[in-house]
Amino acid sequence: MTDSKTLHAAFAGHVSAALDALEAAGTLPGGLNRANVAVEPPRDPAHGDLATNAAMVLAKPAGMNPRALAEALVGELTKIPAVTSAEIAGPGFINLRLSGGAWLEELRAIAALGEGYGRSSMGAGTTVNVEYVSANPTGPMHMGHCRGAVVGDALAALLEAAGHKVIREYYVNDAGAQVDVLARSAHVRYREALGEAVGEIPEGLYPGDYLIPIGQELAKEFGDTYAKAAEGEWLVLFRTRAVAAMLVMIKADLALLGIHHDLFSSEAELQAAGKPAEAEAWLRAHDLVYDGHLEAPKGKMPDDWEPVELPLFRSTNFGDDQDRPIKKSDGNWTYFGADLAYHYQKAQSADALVDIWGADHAGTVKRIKAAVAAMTGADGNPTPFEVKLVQMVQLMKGGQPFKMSKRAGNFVTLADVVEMVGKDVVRFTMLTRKPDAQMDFDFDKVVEASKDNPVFYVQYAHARIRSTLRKAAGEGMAPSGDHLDLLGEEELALVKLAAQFPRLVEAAAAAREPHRVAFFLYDLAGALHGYWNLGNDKPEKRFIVAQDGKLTGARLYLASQIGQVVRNGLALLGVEAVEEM
RNA sequence: GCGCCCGUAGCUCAGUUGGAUAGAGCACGAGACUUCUAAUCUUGAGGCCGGUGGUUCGAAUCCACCCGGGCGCACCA
Repeated sequence: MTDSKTLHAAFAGHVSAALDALEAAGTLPGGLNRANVAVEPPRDPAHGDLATNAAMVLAKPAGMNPRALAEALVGELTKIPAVTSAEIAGPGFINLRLSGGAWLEELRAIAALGEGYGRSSMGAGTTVNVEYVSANPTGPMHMGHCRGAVVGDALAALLEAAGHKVIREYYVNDAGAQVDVLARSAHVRYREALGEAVGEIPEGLYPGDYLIPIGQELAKEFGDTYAKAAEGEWLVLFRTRAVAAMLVMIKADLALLGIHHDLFSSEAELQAAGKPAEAEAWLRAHDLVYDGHLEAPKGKMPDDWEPVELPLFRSTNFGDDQDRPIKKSDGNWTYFGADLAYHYQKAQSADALVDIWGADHAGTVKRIKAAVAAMTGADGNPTPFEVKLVQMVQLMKGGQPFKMSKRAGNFVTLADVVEMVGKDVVRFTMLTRKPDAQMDFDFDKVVEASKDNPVFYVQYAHARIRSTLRKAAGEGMAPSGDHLDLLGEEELALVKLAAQFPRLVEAAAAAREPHRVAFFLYDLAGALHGYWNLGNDKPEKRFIVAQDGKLTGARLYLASQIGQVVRNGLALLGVEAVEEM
């Protein structure tokens, strides 16, 4: 076995090599699809250390009896030095037991790889563009944005760890009607700053206090030049200033969560550069856009609805329910019209695209997937594109649903929540749940019960390890890999769990499911706490055994590597690995 | 009416992409602090995996239909 190769990677290779050998010997037909062959720990540890389903998966296409194939495979697998036994179980599982030494080597691999343990070359350096947050630049971040922000950020880190290049992108919707509303709202605050009694903020404008400083800055810069001027004289100027100010605010909010994007793309700039028009021309040339009549709405029917002719994209060709307009009747681009050009642009600099959206936009997934498939697939090789929906977060206060509205100004800002409970709690809470299920976020509960929060459980495991290492150092003892053979079954159980980390990272990245990392860390922390408490009753089970320097050195080595894995996992989630609590 | 998501212990949720006897936390019962940090651990009880069919060696997982909850269904964003 090579020195710093992880056990997980090594055994995937071993099984593959064993199958090669069977093919070479003519036992197994060549060219079988091995994609479903798995090598993983069995759910019940009593079955062994590793199990493979290879015989069951391949038996049918090979036209063989699973049992017979398993026998042949066992013959190959027992040749591997680290394997102490290989047994056929159930319908054709092969259960492998590994020597303790093989697992102890994994500890050395962790030590050798350090922060790199868990990183993988699976992505082969291909570039993935992850677009997330993309909140409208009309106010501060609120809790409704939070889940997508955290999930997107963790996913970006995960993909990077799995060997992809990652572009973290934020699409700034600075071209629609909502930013005109923002500009008008800023104008009211501007007049207010000049001393005018503006009273209540008019219906339909953003009433939030966060625009007051914008008004003051505008007043300072422009005096009363635009106080009485017609809207046409100041709208673009105020819009530009207000959007810029909102982005500063949003970036600051995101920074509180430790989120930093690589790229902010402006919808207005995209339009100014003529990208949607280029896209339309191309689509028309390929008969994917035509002038046609929009179908009547399927849900509640507005009173003033009337059929109009608009340029429509043939999204029904790609599975959508109806064709979608790319321009409005006033000649402006629809959101979709700009968005398809935007996605085409993203696809130029990435091998794959991932969008993180809120579930309230689920209705538009089909059309944008259709657009990407159409525009990037002309050569028969469409850019892989996934939209990951994060379901709604129901905000609760005192057990009651809490409605937010930016219009009404009664939203809960992300900054407030982070200040209340901390970045790590917010991030971990959002990540200990698969994103496609709805969740409640109850402030009272999160604040008052924060000690029960799983994030502290994981952080505590790390803090315990670090404090033990500090104490040992104070007594002149250090981790040592010289006598790892002194470690017993209880220690090996810990190693076996930690050794799952590399394949977990790959699986989570492939599935785009960062929450798996959070649950793994919770399990690992539980195992560490359980092991630790053995030492409550039996001092000889503690990490530090004063009379036995060799054993202590080995256990400290174990502790140190477990700590490394916890740290690496927390880093993926953007949660701090604390030194003490 | 249509589309997407969800339904697993009393509650909040996992379940390694179809694997072996379905698991955690909270709450409830019983225990462990003179400690390397008890923000911890050990242990008990708790299940029609929403329902019914189907696919196969094998289903909580895939398919169909139903039931229940959420989101969406304008040229908004």
